[in-house]
Amino acid sequence: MRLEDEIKQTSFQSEGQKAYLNIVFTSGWLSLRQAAAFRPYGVTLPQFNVLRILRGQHPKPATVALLIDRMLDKTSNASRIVDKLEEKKLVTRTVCPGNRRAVDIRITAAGLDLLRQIDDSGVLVAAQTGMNTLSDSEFEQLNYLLDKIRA
Amino acid sequence: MRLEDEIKQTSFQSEGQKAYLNIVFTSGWLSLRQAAAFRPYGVTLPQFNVLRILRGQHPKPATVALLIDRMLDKTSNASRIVDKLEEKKLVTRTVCPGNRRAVDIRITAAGLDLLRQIDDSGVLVAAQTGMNTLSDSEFEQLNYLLDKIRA
DNA sequence: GCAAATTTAGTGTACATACATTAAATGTAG
DNA sequence: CTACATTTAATGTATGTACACTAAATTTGC
Repeated sequence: MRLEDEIKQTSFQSEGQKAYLNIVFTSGWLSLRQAAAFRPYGVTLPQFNVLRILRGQHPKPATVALLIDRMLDKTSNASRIVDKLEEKKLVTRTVCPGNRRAVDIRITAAGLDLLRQIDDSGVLVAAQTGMNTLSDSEFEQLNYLLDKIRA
Repeated sequence: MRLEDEIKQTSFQSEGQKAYLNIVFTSGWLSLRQAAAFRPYGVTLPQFNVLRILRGQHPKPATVALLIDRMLDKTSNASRIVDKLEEKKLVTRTVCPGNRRAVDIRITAAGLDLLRQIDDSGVLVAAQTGMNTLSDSEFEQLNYLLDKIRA
């Protein structure tokens, strides 16, 4: 759907201004769909993303610093997302023996199980409705343009 | 900067998956810069956006429903954003005489003044660093692709 | 070996987001 | 005209985001 119709604005200062609004709006649009997909599984999108990073490390532990490094949203509070996952017994936290400032975070069997369930459900694929409307070369073009904005 | 380097991930399931991450990441990247620009003026980005909508209506009032309709983030809580603006005396709220369920929201002289200051400062232009790295035709292409995702 | 700097995680506070619920005013059907 | 439905805004609660600050462990320079 055209941005103009989504936000009922008919004129923009420039194509760049319109593109800015379009990026932010589309990001929100996609995130809403993703979040809705995870809700039945009792985890939020940031929580899911942290779990995925931990699965990628498994069976090695991750530190908070590593999570931040890998996360999309660098300024989000990784500690508090790990808090929620720990409450749900999806991860464990232990002081790192080699460096007692750091904390070893590991995904539990229950965490791995939950991710497997989500993978099997096809929920992720469905959540990415919209991410199959472009051809591969269009996606490449989109990635090129977005990278260029952040040059 | 390439997404791969930003989030230290070297492989992606598909170009579509990578594009999804790229949209969300770029949106956050842009929003951070915008928010930093407004901070000296004591308003947040959502507050600024509401003020702009109110200026567009001025001297007619807007209702909460109208704000939601025009806002990028439809699910955000317009009432509470208006709360903050009212505390800062940048807007007024009065019960709509014609429909006592609705509330007339108007930007104050102080609100208009603040927007003028922000306009004059060039902060907005500076905040859109990155939104001048593409040509107009590239921006058009980007808008086309984003609209197509939400088809 | 010790003092100062740095690294690492966690906490506090303000704001925003997501979604369910409430409550009042208005509209509508009989 | 009354009962029920709808509209409109606000509120409650949980979560996340942004950024400053704290506190502990470690590293570095002398």
